Formats: sequence, structure tokens, C-alpha cells
Amino acid sequence: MPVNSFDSYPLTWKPDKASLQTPYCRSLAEDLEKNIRSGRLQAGTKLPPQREIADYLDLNYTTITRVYETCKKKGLVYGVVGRGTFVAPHATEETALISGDPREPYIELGAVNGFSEYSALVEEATSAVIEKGYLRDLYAYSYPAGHPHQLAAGMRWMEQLGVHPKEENVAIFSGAQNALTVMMLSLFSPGDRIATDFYTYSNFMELAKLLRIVLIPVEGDGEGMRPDALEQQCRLNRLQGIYLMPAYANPTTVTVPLSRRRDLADVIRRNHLILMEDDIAAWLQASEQKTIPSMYDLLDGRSIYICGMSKSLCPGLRIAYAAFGGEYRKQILHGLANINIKTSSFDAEVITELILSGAAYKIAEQKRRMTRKTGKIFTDLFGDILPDSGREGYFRWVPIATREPAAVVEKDLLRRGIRVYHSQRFSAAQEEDRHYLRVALCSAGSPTKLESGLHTLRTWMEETGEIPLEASTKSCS
Amino acid sequence: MPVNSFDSYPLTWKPDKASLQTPYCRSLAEDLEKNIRSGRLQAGTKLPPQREIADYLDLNYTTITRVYETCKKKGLVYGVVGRGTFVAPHATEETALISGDPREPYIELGAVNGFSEYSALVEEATSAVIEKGYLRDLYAYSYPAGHPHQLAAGMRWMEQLGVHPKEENVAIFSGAQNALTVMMLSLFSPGDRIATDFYTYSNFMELAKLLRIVLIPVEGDGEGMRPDALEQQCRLNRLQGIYLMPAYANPTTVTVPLSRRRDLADVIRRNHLILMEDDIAAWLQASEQKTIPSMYDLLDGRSIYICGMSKSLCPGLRIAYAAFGGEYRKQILHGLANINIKTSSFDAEVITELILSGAAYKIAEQKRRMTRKTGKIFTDLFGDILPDSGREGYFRWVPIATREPAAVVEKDLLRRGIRVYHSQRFSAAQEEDRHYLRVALCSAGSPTKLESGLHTLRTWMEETGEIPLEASTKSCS
DNA sequence: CAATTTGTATCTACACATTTT
DNA sequence: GAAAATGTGTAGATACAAATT
Repeated sequence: MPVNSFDSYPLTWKPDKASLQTPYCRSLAEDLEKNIRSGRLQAGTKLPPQREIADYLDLNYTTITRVYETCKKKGLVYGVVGRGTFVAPHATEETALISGDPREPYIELGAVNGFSEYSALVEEATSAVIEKGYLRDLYAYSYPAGHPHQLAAGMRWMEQLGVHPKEENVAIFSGAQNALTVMMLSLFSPGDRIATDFYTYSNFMELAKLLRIVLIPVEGDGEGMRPDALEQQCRLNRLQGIYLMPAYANPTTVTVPLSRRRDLADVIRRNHLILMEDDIAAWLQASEQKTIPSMYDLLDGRSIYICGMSKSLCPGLRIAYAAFGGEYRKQILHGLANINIKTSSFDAEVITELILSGAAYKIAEQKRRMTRKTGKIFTDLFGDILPDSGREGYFRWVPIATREPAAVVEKDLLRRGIRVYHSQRFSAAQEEDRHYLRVALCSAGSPTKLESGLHTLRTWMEETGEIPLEASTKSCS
Repeated sequence: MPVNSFDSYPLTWKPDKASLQTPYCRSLAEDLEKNIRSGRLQAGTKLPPQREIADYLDLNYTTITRVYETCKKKGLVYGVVGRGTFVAPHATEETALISGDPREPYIELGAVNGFSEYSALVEEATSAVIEKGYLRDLYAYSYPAGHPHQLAAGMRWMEQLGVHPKEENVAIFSGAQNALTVMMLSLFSPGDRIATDFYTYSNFMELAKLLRIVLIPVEGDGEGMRPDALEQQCRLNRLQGIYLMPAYANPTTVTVPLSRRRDLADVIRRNHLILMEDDIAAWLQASEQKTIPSMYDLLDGRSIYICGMSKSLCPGLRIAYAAFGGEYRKQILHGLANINIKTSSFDAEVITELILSGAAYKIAEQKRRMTRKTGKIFTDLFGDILPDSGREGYFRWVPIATREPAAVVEKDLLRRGIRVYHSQRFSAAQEEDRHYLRVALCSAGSPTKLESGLHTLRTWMEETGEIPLEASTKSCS
């Protein structure tokens, strides 16, 4: 659905011949950038074909290739072979999900805060660390990857999640996002291509943009990314890596079952991709009888596994464990040393205390209980139209029919008193064919507020004709 | 002093004509990379001129340009117009300064640990934070840039260092290195060029390498970087930024006086450079009567100022304050949000407590006392040959005459029981004309050990004929 | 100080793969 | 299913600037 095909013929971007300066490629790139940043060229606009501009300006057409190339590197435009070059969405605005001010008068169903109100056990652990009295050791330099006993605690935690690395292949980072930063900087170069789900974690998308790493969205279904689609993209795009959230993916809520994990692992192995497995929610499922093996284990530890503790235990503590293949060890530790120098010893020690004392498991269980409770509230209100949404998880993925722009939808709902995020924030592709809302169940502050917020949402859906719709959370294409 | 000019004529790199595959530029780049990584082509080796290889292989010579370009992007080689292309030093090995294991049997004069043994006051502050009981608030999401009262404490600290930003232009980072990472990622792009001192902080060099940002070394003298040399490089290289440590620069110990700061600020303003001012040691001089104004103030806040707290207060607490120009605000906060999500609330709060309670100033004074004491130990032993070295500071910069490779010198001294760092680790340029040792005075663990270590150093210098030499710490070209 | 060597920037040329028509 | 449209990858030609001789 090209926003602007050839109906309005006169070239959408028609550089001024007179003001053309030499070197052409630079002066043209600057002009194009100005046009986009000023808003004259809106996101989605189709730019004229390279050959057309070249004809018009009487230049060789690969010179125009350079111009588009320069702007592509800056994330301003993107090209599709056979179709044309388009102004990128998110070219100017930013989509990072930063939590709002808690005192604002809306009910928070947007940010995923992870039941941050339940931290009494964390406070106890904090005190315990101080009483133990080895702060002195902690507050000195050493062990950039983490104290051995902290790493041991991390390994114990990962074990319950189906991850079994060697101790020398584990390190502590300042949160999952920090771990991703270090991994991406250490293992990839600008211009490298990484496969992701069609919808993926928006902070990861922003990070990739900062690092000039190109995300290639891969089609999926109710079981996650499709192995054949991945294989195809490997052929087309010479991929270097892949980013996955196999357990309760953010935002689609999909959990990849074992058989699919095996198939994906095959493709990854065959194409020598570096897998970054962001296991943000595995712990939510850890209590269930069967733990699904991690992709890390399925790949015999020849990948990157990241397990952030902030969401599961406490947002203020910035700690993540990562396991990695021995072949990446040197580069990762080098990156870690140069980007972080080291991680906060105190945070790491509090997490360690929580794990070793067993409190971490209690907190996790507490949060699981909350998750079930809020899940029930959601199902009570939306079960009729979203029958498949009863799983454990911090948020839901609600299909919507309206074609209104994302900003309009979000603003409309905010005016009604709830904050939600539109699927466009999570779309790695340039166009989506279906639209969704991500509805967080863990941030409202109380069950009552959550219920009230969800009620507002339901009312909106009914008033705007969203309901009835052919319900389906399965196809998260 | 080309390590390998044309004495050994047959092309240093002679790709095999037969095994040449298409595409040429890729196959050749891979071959060159293999040769360098395998060690067949040693650091410093001059590669054949582009035209020569092209002639030999019967290819257009810009194709060889592409090959060298690819390897240059990977940091494997570097080119100098008019001289040739050379294999980069540090191409394969890494030079980051990671602290050694404290139990090893040498005396540490290499890493700069900042008297980490004096942290009783830090322990008290840690307890105080817990007793105050607002951990609950701290452990929740909000204020990605830092709590307002934490920022206020940061501003108070910066004030004594001659920095006066607006509150909205201040943020908290997870240590100085983390702040630099965020700044570099947010404000620069791969391929951008940043001016640095000829000798500069080695972790910054490594970070730049990771981010594919090119460092352009600029000549300096006893007062720091030379404004005319900077001006020249701006003309030659189209620079985007500049990195400076105006107070007791690491490793050269140079403090830039006010007049020089003014001159540099002029050049920076005229050439629209983004200044990153790493004020790692200003606090050491804060007690002195006159505080030299920061470059940040001299530029009316149109720059980046970074003030790491780890060295001054406690290595285990990963906190740095940064002030920035309003024109960078949006990008920096965006980068901060996507790279860190947020900084450890606990560490930030402990630092805040230290500042507000006044303990921070006491610790600083304590460390200043230690610095003077260790400085005196150094002067007692080396005052005769290094008369100008009596300033306050955590390390000294000792000129040496030997031309032995850096690794040999360091290993020799390690065998004698002391660890020091050779100037090559800090050299942003490819060749140095003088050599130095950086000698840390704050990491030995005790005055006795320090004295013993320095004695070992002196003995080595006498035995190897280093002493007598025409002493001069002034020329840090 | 002019000629030469050498790397860099820019523009041109062409073959190719995918998508659309 | 063939032809046309369109972006991408690779190679070549030329002008230029800095450093060396």
C-alpha cells in the first residue's frame, strides 16, 4: 500500500538544479536529509527512482545511488528492490518506551513495569548484604565479569531456565539492554544485518538504529518465527545474526515450542548466524512442570543467552546474566571491559543474595501469582473475543481493526484515561498489514485500577466498532 | 622510522594470483586479513602501494583501494597519504587496562585503582541509605536521567569543579566510560573523526575502535594540545569532535592552564567541534585556592562535560555525572534511555548521600592527603632526575630511553616484581618518537610497597643506563 | 621548489537479482 | 510467464591533496 505511488506525478523530491553544488553526491544527500527532517517528505513517501533523478539532473545514476545510500545509512530512507526507495518511518521521531511520570492522571497499560510495587524481600536482601560486612571487598576493582560466587548464583538461576553454560562463559552486565549493547558492539559491525521477529522489542530496534545495524524482519506465525522465512532471508540478505525472545515474546506474547526451536536452531547453525536469545520472561514459566530447553542449549552453547533480572526481581537493580559460546568469549569480555569497565558490585551482590537465600524464587512466585490474578481480570473482560489469551505474562497483544495512525489511537485512548502502545512502535518492518495494541497488565498499580483501565479499553473498542471482530491472537504474522 | 621500507623488496603482501576469486575486492580483503591475523604480516609492516598490487594482479587500482578500505574499517591497517599503507599496531592484541588479580606477586604500579582501600565512609553512607528507608521509591522505574535530588547533588559536586550547567542539562550515567559510550553513540557515526591528545586514555581508544570512530592524534606541549595543530587537523581531516582531559590528563599528567583552555575553546567553537571533556581528576585540584574554569563553562555550556565519581570516591560505585549543551540534550537522553534504560538507583543514591552528608569531601580530602604522601615518596626517589613531578596526581609519566618493544619492557619489569604500563598503550598515533612509562602511585596497597616498587624501578633504570638522562617531563609532545 | 609517490574522493559503467506489471 | 522497473554490488576512470624525494 504505497502511500504515494505515482498518482501525484511530479517527482516527490525534485532537487533544485540551480543550487546544485559540487560534490554532487554530498550536496544532494544534504538536500534530501533537509527535506525529510523538515517534514516536507513524510514517512512512507516514495522517492523517485534513481534513474529518474539522474536523468533529470543529467548525472550518472549510480551517483544518485550514493545519495540514497548515504541517507539509508542514516536511517532516513530504505529501499526495496523492484519497488523503489521510501522515506523511513521513525526517521525523525523516537519510539523508545520510557516510563511515564507515575503521578500523571492516566492508568498505565503501556510501559511494562513488572509489578515494581512488591519489593519488600529486595529491601531485606539489601540490608543483608550490608550486614554481612564484605562491602569492602565489593567496593574494590576486580573480576570485571563478576565475582565467582556471583557468577555461580547466576548459573544456578539460569539452570532452572534450561540453560547450562560453563562457568567461564558467563558474565554479569548492567541489565539486559546493556548486555545487548555490549554484544552488538563486540560481535557486529555497522551495516551488518540481523534477523528479528516482525514485531519485536522497541528498545532493541532503537539500539540497532544507534549502532547502524540493520534489522531484517522475518515472518512468523503462532509458534514464532518461521524457519523457511528465515532461511529465505539468509539467502537474500547475507545475515550475520538473529535476535529472538523465545519465551513470551515482547510484544506478541508468543512462546516458541520445542519443535520450532529445533527447526530454528537448524537454520541458525547452517547459516552460521550469531543468535542473541533474550530470555526476558522464561522465569515466568519456570514453575511449570516442563521447562522448554533454551535455544542456547539446543545450539550446544554456540550462541548468546541473555537473562535480565530487572523484570523478574526488581527494576531498580540493573543486572543481567549472559551466557555465550566460547568462540565469542574473548570479544565479549573485551567489549564488556571497555564499555562498562565493570558492573555495579552492589546490585550484583543484592541479586546474588536474593538467589542464594531463596528469596528470588519467592519473589518470582509472588509475581507469578500477580500475573495469574491480572490475567484473570483480563480474561473476564476480553475472554469472549480473545479466547487464547489466558497465558501467564505481563502484557497482552490485542488486535484492532482501525487504520487510524498509531499516534491518533494512542492519544485517543490517553484522553480516555489509559496509556497503551500501538503495534507500530514494535514493527521492525516498514508496513504492517494488521494492527494491535500492547496492553500491560503489570503497571496499573492495583487490580482495581487495572480493571478500570481495561474497562475503558473495552468501551473504546465497542464504541469504535472494534468489537465484534474475528478474534485471533494466533496469527501474529 | 618505517619498520619495513623497501629493503626487503619482494612485495610484503603478494596475493596468490591463482587462488584469486571473484568478487576480487572481497576475496583479496579476506586474504589480507588472514595474513595479518595469522601474524605473517607484523604490525608496522608497510604494504605495497595500491598501484603496485593492481599492476601485479592486472586490476584497476581503485579495486585495491576497496581492499585496503575494507581492512581499514576493521582497524587492521591504516594509510598515510604520500607514505603508504601499514599494518596497524593493536591490530590483533588488545590494550585495555584491566586490573590484575590482587593476589599476584607483583607490586601494582600499572592500573590506577584510586586508593580503593579507604572506603569506611562509603560503607557508612551505604548503611545510611538503607536506614533512610526510601529504597522502595528507588527500586521503581522513573527518572531515567536520575532523581531530581540526585541530580541536584551532582550539580553541587560539579560546582566546586568550575562547572555550572542548567539542571535539565545534567544526567547520571553508570560510570565515566558508560557516559562516553552513550555520548559517542548518540552524537557520532562510524567513520567520524575525533581529535585526541597524542597520548590518551587507552580505554577511550578501545571504545573508539569498537564504535569505528577514528581518532586523530594532535600534537601537544607542556600545556596540553596545541591550538594551531588542532586547527590544522580540522582543515585536513574534517573533524566532528574532540576528546580532552584538561586536568591531570591520563597518562601525561598535563593540566591545561586557563589561557590554553581559552585558545582551544576558540578553535573548537570556530570549527563546530563537539567537545567531550573528561574531568577525571579535577576534584584532586578542587581544594586549591583557584579552580580553573572548565572548558564547559568557557564554551557557555555548548559541550559535553563528564565527571566520573568512581576514581574520586569508590571504584565499586559506577556513577558519573555529565553536563551537556541543550542542543545535544534530546539525542543524549534518547541514547541513555536505549543503552542503559537507567542507572543503578542504589549506586546513585549512595553517591548522593556521600555528597549531601559532606562525606564525599572528606573522602576527597583523605585521598588528596594520600596523593601528597605518595607523591612525596616518588619525589624522594626520582626528584633528582624528574624535578617537575611534584604535583598532585595518581600517577607519574616517566620518560625512558630504551627502544625495546613495549611488551619486552613491561615483561622485564614484571619479572623484577613491578607492573607498569608502557606509553605505547596510550599512543593514539601509529609511531611515537619518545617513550614513557606510566607509574601509578595509588595502587600498590601501602606506602611501604609503593616505596619498594619505586625502588625496583629506579634500580632498573640505573642498571639499564636509563639514568642519567636529560630529564624532562615538560615535553609530552 | 618541482617532480614523484601515494592515498582519497568522486563520478561513471555495467552486470545482476528481485519485484512489479 | 515474459518484460519492465528498480535497487544493489562490483569494477573502472579521473582529479586531487599530502608527503616524500
